[in-house]
Amino acid sequence: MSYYRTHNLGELRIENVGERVTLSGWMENVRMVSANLAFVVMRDFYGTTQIVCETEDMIAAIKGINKESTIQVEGVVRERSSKNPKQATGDIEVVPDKITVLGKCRYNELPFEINRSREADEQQRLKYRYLDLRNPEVKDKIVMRCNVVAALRQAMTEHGFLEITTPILTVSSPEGARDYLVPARKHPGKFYALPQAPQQFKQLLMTSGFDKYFQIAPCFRDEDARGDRSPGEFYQLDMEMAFATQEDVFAVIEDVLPPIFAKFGKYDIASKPPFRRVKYLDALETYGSDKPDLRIDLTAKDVTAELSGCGFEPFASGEIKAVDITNCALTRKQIDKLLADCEVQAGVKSYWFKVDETGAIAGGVAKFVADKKDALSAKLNLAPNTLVVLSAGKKTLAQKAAGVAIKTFGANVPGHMDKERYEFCWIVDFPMYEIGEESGELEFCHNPFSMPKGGLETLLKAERGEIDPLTIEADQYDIVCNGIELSSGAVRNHDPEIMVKAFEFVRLGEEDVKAKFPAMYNAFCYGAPPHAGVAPGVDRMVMLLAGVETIREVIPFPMNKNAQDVMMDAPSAVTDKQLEELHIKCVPVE
RNA sequence: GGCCGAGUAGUUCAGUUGGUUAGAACGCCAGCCUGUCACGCUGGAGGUCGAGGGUUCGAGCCCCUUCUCGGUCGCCA
Repeated sequence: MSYYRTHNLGELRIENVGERVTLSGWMENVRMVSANLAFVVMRDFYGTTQIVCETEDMIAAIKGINKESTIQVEGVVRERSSKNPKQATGDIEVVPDKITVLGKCRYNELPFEINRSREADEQQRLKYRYLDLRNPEVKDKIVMRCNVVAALRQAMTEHGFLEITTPILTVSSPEGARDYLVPARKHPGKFYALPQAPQQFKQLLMTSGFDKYFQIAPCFRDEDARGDRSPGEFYQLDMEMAFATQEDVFAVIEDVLPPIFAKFGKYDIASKPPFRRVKYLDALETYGSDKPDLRIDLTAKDVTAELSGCGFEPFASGEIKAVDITNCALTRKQIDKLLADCEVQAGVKSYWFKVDETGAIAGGVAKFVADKKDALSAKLNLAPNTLVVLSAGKKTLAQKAAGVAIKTFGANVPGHMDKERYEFCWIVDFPMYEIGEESGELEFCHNPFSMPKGGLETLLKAERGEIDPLTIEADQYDIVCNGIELSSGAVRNHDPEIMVKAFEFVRLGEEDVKAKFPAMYNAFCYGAPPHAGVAPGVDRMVMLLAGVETIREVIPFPMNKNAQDVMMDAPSAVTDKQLEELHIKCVPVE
């Protein structure tokens, strides 16, 4: 028994009636019913318990205490004369004879009301995060995160993976996102970097002989925020397996994730293995996105051949994609509103027409396409009451606009989205190379660590001109759930010879590989196992499980959009002495 | 960095065509109330309308500048 309490505030039941108890917690609310009757609600991590004050002494004691102070109450458990079925402890109340303030709340007005903090201004919530977290609805998300992380650890451990921590202070990586840099006091002019991911370390662990590695790994990237991307730092379930193929990685993830999603998620249903696999280029063509939401039954179809000559100017060049949405009862105004939303997200305009009750094409661009109905009906479902959203232009833009339309209309037209479930899919067979937008030359499509399909032989064929380098695929994959990219992963390129050859296609040589990834290159020269891995984002998984819109809801102490911790006031200025020790000189910004 | 939206009481918001003393709810304070549980009732306090400039007889409202926050795009191998 603790000095502070005999019971927590969620556990007293009718069986405890008559017991003398000591309780500690926050004073959540006081209801003064009369001059000599007051109800006090106490709250702690476990729940709430009602205290009833019936004597002048006790009422006087309670009146002098601000809400949200922590108090200790000694008294006797009594059955309530009017029970509250909404409260776990609602059958009983505690009649106190001693009330002690443990931690005084000095303010009688708070920045927001604890139980309604989720309605408050987010900046205020972040500044007073310790008050926000007192709200059970807010706290529960963090509790769930803890439970999910524990379940992931347990599942990975049961699959034979070892959790190994890797350095936080490491070396700046030449590619990828912007690094967070840390000045090295003992090495003037040099910097550590916080890892963007433990990528190289986990591959070095494989080379060291550790067979299965995982880590709930903190990752740091100095890039701007999004709704599903917290700035600065985030966590990944990082894993890597030796002597493994893509199939071995998929098998582990398909075994580990669905039970955890079904158990902890807002929805009970999660994809059963094997997850659907969609080739990267097919995903772009069919779903207009490399992270499709498979809960939506809409797809894009190419209607370039049917409509390019219809006389509508925006359709005259490029490709035309159509999304047919059956049983659409949206009004013209609603359609315009959703298309406006699409335009903002896709960056290009979309067009529409409708098949009315009689089967005639009407509305939007109807006058240009009406006489193409027969041709279109070979590709599209043109049943009465079908809305068709069209996008046109450069292939990638038309695809993207179709993808945005699928997600927007799928979510807003009843009957096209089975929302209450978790739909996983693997996006596979990424191209190894692409033509860079800026350079106009061949570049790595994703990352240079992936093994090209077919290995050295494929690269040699491309070198001899027998195949186009752009057709080379990598053993690289993404895992997507409900339209959110959880992670990418790959079979790694563990062979220095293939690495050098792969780099030659982007006009780099052995010296460049050595310069960019010296440790890994050297290590691989001492005999490396084929290996593969993946790293699903923990924050995004918890976000999906909690069913919340912003990632900040599932991070204990999140930063705001501008990468500031407004509670701790980070980042902050430092003293001249600190700077001097670090050999840093600040110059005023213009 | 671009675009969009927001900023009014401690908090969440309303505020009409530019017109008297800027309102409501919750919270806070005081009083009343013997079974509340979002307790109720009565009363009260509480405002640099984000900041600066402009137009006007008159600006919360219109114009310009700027700051902050959010969303989105760029970015995120």
